[in-house]
Amino acid sequence: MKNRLEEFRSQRGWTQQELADQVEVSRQTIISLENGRYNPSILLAFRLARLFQMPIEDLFLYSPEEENHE
Amino acid sequence: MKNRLEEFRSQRGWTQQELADQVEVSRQTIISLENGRYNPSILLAFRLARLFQMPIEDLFLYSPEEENHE
DNA sequence: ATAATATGTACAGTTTACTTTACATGGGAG
DNA sequence: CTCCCATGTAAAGTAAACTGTACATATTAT
Repeated sequence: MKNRLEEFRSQRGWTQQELADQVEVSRQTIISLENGRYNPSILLAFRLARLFQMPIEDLFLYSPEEENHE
Repeated sequence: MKNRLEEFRSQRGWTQQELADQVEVSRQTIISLENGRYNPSILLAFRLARLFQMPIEDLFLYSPEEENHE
């Protein structure tokens, strides 16, 4: 799933470590999210959306077509 | 995390199995979500929100106070 | 040059979401 | 009463999210 994490983080002048600290995950987790290695848990998604003050849907861009796992 | 799954499901007259089929998970998963055994993945949350035609935030009720894992 | 900072990769380990199967219970409908 | 259906629990297994550590590289500052 695509996301706009890096965009909003650097918009605010934050490092990956600073973002990680604010939502209480490791720096590795932020890197993996930004680089699309995996999707956040819903709890982390809520924390990030809250931090950036926007709905989850604005931060994480869901598209059903990406979900073809037959 | 609290959610309103059962409420919206029975509002529509659906069984757990019918809901499970529509979002392509097992019935066990729906039971576990409804009974608060665990939280959905963000992908499943998106699928459910889409099905019920509402934002994730309306279906799954996040409260930071529940998250005290020090 | 070298020291510090920011980003990235790799890998092994833990936790949790989700599956499958099997079985229990309670409420209608015949 | 018995059959069916919806809901629930339990347990073992897999997949994916997340952690910690260690190392590489590029940029900037001293």
